[in-house]
Amino acid sequence: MSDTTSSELPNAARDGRLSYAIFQLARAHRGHAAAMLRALDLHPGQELLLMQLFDRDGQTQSELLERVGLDHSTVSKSLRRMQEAGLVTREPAPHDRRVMVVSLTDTGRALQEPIADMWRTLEQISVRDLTPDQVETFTTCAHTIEKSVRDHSRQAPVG
Amino acid sequence: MSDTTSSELPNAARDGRLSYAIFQLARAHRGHAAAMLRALDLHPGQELLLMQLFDRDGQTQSELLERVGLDHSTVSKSLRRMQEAGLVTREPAPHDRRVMVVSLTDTGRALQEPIADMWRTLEQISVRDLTPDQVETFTTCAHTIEKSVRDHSRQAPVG
DNA sequence: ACCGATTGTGTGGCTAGCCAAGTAATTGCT
DNA sequence: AGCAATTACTTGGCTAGCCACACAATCGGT
Repeated sequence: MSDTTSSELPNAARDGRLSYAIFQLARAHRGHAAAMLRALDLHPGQELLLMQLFDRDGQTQSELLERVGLDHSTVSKSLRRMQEAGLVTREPAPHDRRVMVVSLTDTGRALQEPIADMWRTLEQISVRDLTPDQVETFTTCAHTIEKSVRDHSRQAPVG
Repeated sequence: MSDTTSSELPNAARDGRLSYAIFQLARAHRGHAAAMLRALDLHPGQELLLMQLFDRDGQTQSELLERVGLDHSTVSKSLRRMQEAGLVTREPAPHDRRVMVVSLTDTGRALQEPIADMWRTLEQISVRDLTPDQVETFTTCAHTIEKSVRDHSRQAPVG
């Protein structure tokens, strides 16, 4: 009884099987990622910002938000909380006092391997029942779909 | 300038290409869905509850939350707002006064076709650059991955 | 019949995420 | 040089979503 539900395609999504599948998959996937992040005392989304800083420390808030693709207010608040948690520092840039330069603390940098491990674990779980070919195809299609959606959003803001 | 960014795989996700692709795809996909839902004066998530009610009106809150797979508090609050918006009614069941029976109003039911249209539109956009074979494979794999993740979450709550 | 366990909801508190409006610093145009 | 426009960020306000706690009604065992 009740295997955490899932499936059971609603009739209204009958002509949107692929889209609905993305929806359901994303929820399960994100849910499991959230659980693993909680073990690192991170909230979902924070790891994305940290990962950008792992690749290049000392980025400005604008650079970060463009790379992660979130709203500037979301990034602003998230970084404040991450600063309060001792993961990053935020200091105004000397040459332009509007700009906030975000840098990792040692505590923040220490999360680099744990976060990489989380992705590896998540990946292992995800591909468990897929063939290498399926993994390749799925990933390629995911990028294709993402591009289609983004392109469409840019051109026709609503639908 | 700035094509809403995307891509640029962070190093920490280098061994999690598929998982990271799911992440990015989900965000773009959900973002576009949210925009279309706003045109219907709906907030993301509310359409899922409505869709369950389209299939079977008069469900209890517990039935709904099991089907959509969200936390009961989320459903409780969401339904209250939907009631205030005039989309549903909530009345205690006569035989068990703990239970709340949720029913569609005419306003709520009127959204059935618009929501089905939204899924059709989202689907058209998503599959635009895929072959029918790719659509089939992708959807199947999505379900497979979802199942793997859910199974793993049940067995090993954290990691 | 009673009293503990279970079930169905509600509430408070937190973060993520969006939009809209506001502020401060820099740029740019005249 | 001065003032408007742009840029970088902050704040407020809203919903989604989770967890933890609280509460009422029902169920169950004795």
